[in-house]
Amino acid sequence: MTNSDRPVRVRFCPSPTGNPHVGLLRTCLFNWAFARHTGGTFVFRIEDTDAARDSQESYEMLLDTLRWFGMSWDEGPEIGGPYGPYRQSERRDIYADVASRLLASGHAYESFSSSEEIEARHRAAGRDVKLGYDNYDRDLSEQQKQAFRAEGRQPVLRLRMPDTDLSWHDMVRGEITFAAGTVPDFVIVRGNGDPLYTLVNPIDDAMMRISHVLRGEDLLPSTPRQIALYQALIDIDVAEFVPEFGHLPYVMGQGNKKLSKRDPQASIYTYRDGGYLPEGLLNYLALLGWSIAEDRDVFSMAEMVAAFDGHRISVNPARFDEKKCLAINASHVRLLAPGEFAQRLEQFLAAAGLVSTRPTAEQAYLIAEAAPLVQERVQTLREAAEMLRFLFVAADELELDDTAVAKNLGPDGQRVLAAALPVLAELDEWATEPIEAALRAALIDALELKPRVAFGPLRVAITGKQVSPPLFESMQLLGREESLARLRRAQASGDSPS
RNA sequence: GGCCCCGUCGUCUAGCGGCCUAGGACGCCGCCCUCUCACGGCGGUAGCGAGGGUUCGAAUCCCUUCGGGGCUACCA
Repeated sequence: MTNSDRPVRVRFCPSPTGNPHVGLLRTCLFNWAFARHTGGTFVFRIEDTDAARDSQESYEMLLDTLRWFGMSWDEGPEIGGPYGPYRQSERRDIYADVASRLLASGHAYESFSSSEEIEARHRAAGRDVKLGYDNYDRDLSEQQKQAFRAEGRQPVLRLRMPDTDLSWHDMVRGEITFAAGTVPDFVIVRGNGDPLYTLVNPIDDAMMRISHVLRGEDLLPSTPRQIALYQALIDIDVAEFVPEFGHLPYVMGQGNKKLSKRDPQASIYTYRDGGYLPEGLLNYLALLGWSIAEDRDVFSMAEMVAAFDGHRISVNPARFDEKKCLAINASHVRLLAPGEFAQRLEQFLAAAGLVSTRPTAEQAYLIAEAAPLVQERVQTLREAAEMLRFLFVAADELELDDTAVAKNLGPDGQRVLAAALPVLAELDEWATEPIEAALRAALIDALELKPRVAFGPLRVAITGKQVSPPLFESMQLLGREESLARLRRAQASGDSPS
C-alpha cells in the first residue's frame, strides 16, 4: 500500500497551554478541511505531557474554540475512538513500553553525558561547541554504564540516527533533504523517565495511523528525527508506515515577528468577543497560506472543503492583517440570511447585556425590524450592537456624543428641532413614509435646508450619534412618544451647552 | 557558527518558459449614488530583492549574492 491510497487520517494535536491563537487554528482548519475533503478522519489529540505548563482551563478553551468554529472531530477527547485515549497524559504506559522496546532493539541507547561534558569534548577536539550532542555514548560497554550508574547518574534515552541522508517529499515544499550526520542522536526519554515530545508525538501518530502530518513550519527541522524514529518504530512493529509531511508557513504578526501567543491580536477570543462571525474568521484564516482560486477570497467552509485537496498551499509566511480580516468578516455579515443575522445579533446583544438573556417580545420585535437596517452597515456583530444601542435605552438614559452635540445641536440645530417637533406631534400616521414626507416638507421645503443639515440634528437627538441606521426607520421603531421625548431632551440640552 | 526554510504591489496572494506592457483582494486616493454611515458602481495608486547564466523567449529553470525567518533543550 502506498501513501496515496491509504485512508486519510489527519490530526490536530495542540498542547493545552495558554489561549487558542490564530496560527494554531489555521493549522487545525487545514487539517480539518483536508479530512473533510478526502472523506478521511479528523483526529483531535491533546499533547499534555508538560505538567508544568498545561492547564485544564486551556484544554477547555481548545474544545470550546473548535466547537465555536464548527470543526467537529471524529476521534478525540470526550468522544473517544478506536485508538484512544486521546490525551497523552493518559498514555504514559504506552510510551514506557515502546521506549523499552526501542532500547531492547538497539534503536535507542542510554546516554550519560552531561552538556558540560559534551561541550568539553568538542573543545578538546577543536570542534565548534554548538555542534550539539556528539553521539559519544552510542557504544558504551556494560562496565562503563555500570560505572556511570555507580556515580548516581540517570541516563537519558537517545535515538540512534541512521548514517544516511534523510529526505522526504513535503506536501507543501517538495523535496527536502538533511544530509547524513547533520542531525545528532536526540533525547527521547528524560533521565527521570519522562518521555519527550520527540518520542510521544510520532508514537501517537503511528499508533493512530495518521497518514498526513500537516503542521507548522517550526516543526520542519524535527522531521528528519521523526522519520528516523518512524523507521525504528516500523522495525519494532509499532508503526506501519511513515506518513506524509506538509509544513505550513508561519502566521506573522505586525512587523516581521512571529505572532506571539500572548499577543491579544493572536487570541481567537479577541475576535469572538469582538463580534466576528466564525465563518468570517475561518475564511480569513484559510487565506493565510492558501487560496481557493485566482480571483476569489470570500467563500464558505463548504466551498473550502470542496476545494481543499492539499495543493495550493503557500510556502511563504503570512502576516495577519486585521483590516483584511475585518473586511472578510464584513462580507460574511452581508452574506447571512436576514433572519440568521437577526438571530446572531440577538445572541450578541444578550451577551453584551443590551437585552435580556431571553429577549422580551418587544425586544425581539425591535431586533427583527432593526437588523436589516444595520446588516449592510457593519463589519462585526459588536458594531451592529453599538449602532442599535439607542433602541434599547430610554430617552433620559441615552448618551449623547459630545462632538455630535457640538456640531449639530447649536442654534441652527435648535431651529430644526423647533420646526420638526410640532409637525411630528401632529402626524396622522407614525410610519416611515409619512415621517419622511412631513420632515422634508417642514425642513427642506419650508426652511430651505440641505438634507444633511436638516436631518443631522434629528439624528443626534434620536440616536445620540452622527452615524446611525436610517433616521426615519429609527424614529418609526422608537415610536412617537419616545421620539418626541428625545427631540425635546435635545432642545433642553441645547439650552444649556456644557 | 552549523543545518533548514522563504523572498511577486504597503499586506494576503495568482502565476509553475511565450496567454504578463504581471491578474485578484484588502488598504489608500478620487468620482457617482445618498438623510449620516455603510453597501453598491466606476476609476486610480503600487510589485517580480540584486547580479550572472540557460533559452528565440524568464516572475517562472540554474548558480551566486543580499535580505528575512526557523531549528540547533532532559520545551512542545
